Amino acid sequence: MVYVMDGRILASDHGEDPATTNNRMEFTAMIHGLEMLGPAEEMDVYTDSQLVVNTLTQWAAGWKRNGWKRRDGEVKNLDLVRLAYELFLERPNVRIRWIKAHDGSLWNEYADALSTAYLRSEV
Amino acid sequence: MVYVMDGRILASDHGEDPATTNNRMEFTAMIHGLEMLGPAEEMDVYTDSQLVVNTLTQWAAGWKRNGWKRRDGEVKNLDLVRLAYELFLERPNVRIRWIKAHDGSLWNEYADALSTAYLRSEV
RNA sequence: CGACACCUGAUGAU
DNA sequence: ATCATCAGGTGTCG
Repeated sequence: MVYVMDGRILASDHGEDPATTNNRMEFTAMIHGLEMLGPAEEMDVYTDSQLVVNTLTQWAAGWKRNGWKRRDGEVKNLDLVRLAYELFLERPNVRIRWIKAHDGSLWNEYADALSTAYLRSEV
Repeated sequence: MVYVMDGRILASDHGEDPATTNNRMEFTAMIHGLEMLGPAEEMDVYTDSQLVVNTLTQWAAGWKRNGWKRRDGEVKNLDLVRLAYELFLERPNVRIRWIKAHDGSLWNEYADALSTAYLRSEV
């Protein structure tokens, strides 16, 4: 996860935690990112997890309407999903964006590419 | 690749071919090695490619059963994989063994270590 | 069926 | 130190 505001990289989560699942990690990173922000802040938040992007921008609305149930069973990681969605709703100026996963060793160039992408899309 | 029989090194492929991928090279070397052998010959064949070892001793059986498909798409280098596997099946007394890659400059000592290892494991 | 990510292991090249 | 080429497994959704 990378936090971008005004074209600058604010912070990035790049930690590794073998004690939890990858998807819980992605949601947790997103939650931390959203929590850093005030409710009116304008911010792009990039994640490489399609699961997180789709959950927040498409699926969560339907799940909430439905009593937090999926078509085929229950929603996994529901605690994190609900929390992330709440935080997301409270911050209407946040844009969640997906970006292809970086290669760990090229982190600097990756971050650079991100802020460039940000500037391009915002100008 | 190194061919060992009765504790003696018979031959070794140590060529380099930049026009093909490393993995195709490993398979090709293995095929050449198997082709030198009769169907009943007892032989150790060492390769430094874990890909080749696993393919022949574990994965190919499942792929064949499955119509030569992997879980996620198709099998790469399928031509070489199938050929090598056929040759391997026809030679039940061949043992495919993995050995850590040699340092090119230590080839003699490497071959020596191999035949020593062979003698040890066979006595 | 499709997509994305994460983990592990191995080799090759400069 | 960084590039590419290979595999198997798990977490998740439509």
